[in-house]
Amino acid sequence: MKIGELARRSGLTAHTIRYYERIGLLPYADRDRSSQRDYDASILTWIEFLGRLKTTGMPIREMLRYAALREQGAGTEPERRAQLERHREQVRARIAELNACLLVLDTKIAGYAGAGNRIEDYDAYQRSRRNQPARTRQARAR
Amino acid sequence: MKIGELARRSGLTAHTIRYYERIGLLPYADRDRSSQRDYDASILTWIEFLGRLKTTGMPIREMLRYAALREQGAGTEPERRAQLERHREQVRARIAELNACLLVLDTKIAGYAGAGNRIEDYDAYQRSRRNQPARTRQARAR
DNA sequence: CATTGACTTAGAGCGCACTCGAACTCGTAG
DNA sequence: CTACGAGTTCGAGTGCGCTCTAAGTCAATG
Repeated sequence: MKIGELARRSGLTAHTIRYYERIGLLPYADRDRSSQRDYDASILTWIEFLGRLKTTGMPIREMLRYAALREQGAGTEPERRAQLERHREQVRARIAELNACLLVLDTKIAGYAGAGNRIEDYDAYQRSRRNQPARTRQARAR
Repeated sequence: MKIGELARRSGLTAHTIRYYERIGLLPYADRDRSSQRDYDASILTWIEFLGRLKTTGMPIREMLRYAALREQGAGTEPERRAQLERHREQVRARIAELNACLLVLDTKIAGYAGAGNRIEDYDAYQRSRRNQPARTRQARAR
């Protein structure tokens, strides 16, 4: 598969795929006789996993560490596992932090709901249930 | 209180506080007779709330919208509430997304944990070895 | 009176993660 | 043969959110 198709299938742009290869996040791809990258479908699995790491806030320099260990292959499994475990803890902490903020947000909104009832009555209120934000990326809460 | 103390108490740097004032995230502070900012303790509540918004991923331009409504004061409550409700939905979506990634991470880690379990990383490794001498840093050519 | 240290401003610089432009080469369709 | 579209490289540009520098002012202390 060529870069255009990989772009379509991975959700990255061709520019970003080349950028990732340049910095070492994606392995150097085979070129066909006219120097065009030719990808194996298996790269999609790796790109998808990189996407998870990115979604969970792992900076590129850490992904590079992981990618380098993966390239090295044999013997690096314990270190890769350790890195993922550290990252998992960070993600858990982040979720906890977000949940805490959610409570504050709820309180604040409840405060406005009371004030709104006094001043403006409630008419814009229902909109919050129907008026979902336009699709951003993937899963939706609740 | 002067900017240094506010910095200490808020966790921001004096630089950041001035920056926030410049862009309108913090109200223009009163100056004493030698042009130094003099803060009321109440600003801490606002800074703390801004911190929550930031922690939950609200971009500055949206905080500015909220801050502007707040400056306007009376009558803007329904809009402020609506904005917070939209934001709350995004935070919930983000948490859901992180939780989904957490499952993937758990699975991956479990794969590493099992003795002699190399799963799909092994295949990917074989593939990259088969390819060119994958230069992990800058790829040049020509 | 000199020094210290906290403050002031305008504006430049930085780290991150892309994102895009320019100029070029190929392979194929008409 | 020519045009087109998809690819190639190098390197510059972008948007975000700070972060820092330079040059100067000011009040209090030794």
